[in-house]
Amino acid sequence: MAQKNKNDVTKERLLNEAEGLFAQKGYDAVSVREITKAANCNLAAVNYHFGNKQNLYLEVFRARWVPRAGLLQEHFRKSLAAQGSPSPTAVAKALAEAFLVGPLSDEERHRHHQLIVRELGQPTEAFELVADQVMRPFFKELADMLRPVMPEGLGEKRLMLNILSIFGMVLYFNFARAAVTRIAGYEYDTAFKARLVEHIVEFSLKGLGGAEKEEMR
Amino acid sequence: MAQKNKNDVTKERLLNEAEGLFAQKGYDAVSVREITKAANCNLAAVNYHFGNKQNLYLEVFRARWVPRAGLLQEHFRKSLAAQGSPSPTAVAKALAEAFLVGPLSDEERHRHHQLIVRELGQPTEAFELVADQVMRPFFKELADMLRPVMPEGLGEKRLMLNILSIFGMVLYFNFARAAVTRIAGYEYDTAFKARLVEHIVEFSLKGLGGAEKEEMR
DNA sequence: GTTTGTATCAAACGATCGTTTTAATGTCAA
DNA sequence: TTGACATTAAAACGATCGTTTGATACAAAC
Repeated sequence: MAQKNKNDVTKERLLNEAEGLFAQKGYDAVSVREITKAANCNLAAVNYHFGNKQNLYLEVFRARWVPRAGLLQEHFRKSLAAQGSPSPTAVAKALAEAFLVGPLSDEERHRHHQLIVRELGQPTEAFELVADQVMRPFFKELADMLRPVMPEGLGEKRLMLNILSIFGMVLYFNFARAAVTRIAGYEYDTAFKARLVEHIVEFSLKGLGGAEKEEMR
Repeated sequence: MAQKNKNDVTKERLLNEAEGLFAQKGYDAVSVREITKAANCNLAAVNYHFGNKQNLYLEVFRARWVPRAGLLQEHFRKSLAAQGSPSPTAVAKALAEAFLVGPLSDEERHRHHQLIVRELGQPTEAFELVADQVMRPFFKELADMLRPVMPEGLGEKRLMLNILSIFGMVLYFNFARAAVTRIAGYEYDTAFKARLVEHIVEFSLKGLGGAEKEEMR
């Protein structure tokens, strides 16, 4: 058991450092030597614990990304339940708040979104993992939640487009943080994040068709 | 002069192939050997014509990306002028149409957005180039255009957030094309792009505050 | 016809890549 | 104490990286 413990320490440090570096630089720009150096362990540790570099990358998603996505969904559900009925406004607000403020630290949230945006632009095996275990189930949950409270004319395709769009906004403002602050001259502080949540909710409401019905509720 | 001509042929092939590969795989995942092989020329050609790999990357932006962005802006301006007054609806529609359908081929548009999204997430010298020569001037132009026709209460910061958001949507649906089609099961065909333009316009109108005033015009 | 400058080529440079090997640890069960 | 097993360590593997070199081809200038 003491063995397992030591094992886990090195393995977890590797996962942590690997995730940070993969998120920051992308898979190809990070070397195994860089990861093991950051994790303060031997070069061969990656191949010993994970087989090879690619499997370490996948394990980052299995052991870090997916559980964290679970945390975010949990936060969203609780936040939504506290607001009462799942109106389009309430859903948009709970989503934006969970993913832009939510339970994660700034650094963790940045990691989270950097990793997934890289996969969106260039899907690998990790994307299939995330799509199966996180995205498709969660999107279905959201669609089931919104369908009854949306305008009648809105088809399934438009509904999915709207859900995808909210995530697009969230991803964009997290991922492109460095660029947005440089272009617009904003500080990415608490006040800005609050403004951003408000903005995304407002921006999404028209698409969700709930603006007229819900915003005065 | 005949020399210059031969020179240009190789140089341009290098720029074309380099752009495609950088867009598809990212800077670090593409080797100089890969580029020169695709361009059907000698390995040393990159260093001869561009000095080094990084400068070839920058030249891709200088010689390809920036001019293409000019094309897009031109298309946008003409399309907007044809619609008459620059109402929020007209601006959103012209923007979405220019960047999602517009004058570019599907492949060219994909390249264009892949390159810039990589820079948004991890800005390099190329981002400064694009920010100075393309983004800041164009965003200013849009802000000046929209300011008079927006609701009075809307401040400069909200105005910029809305402009940034429209581009976020456009970038997202171009960049994450592969992922969106896998998740939502869409074909990325002409019909889908038309639906996407409509969707983005609709989605943006609430943010632009022009929905109530303009959509029946 | 010789010189000059441009472009391309094969070949090689040292550095770094992911991975493997082999030996040296430390820990627990027998 | 001994043997089995899990983990770490140093060193080396071949492959590939970006870049440089020196030779060659060829058109224009003198």
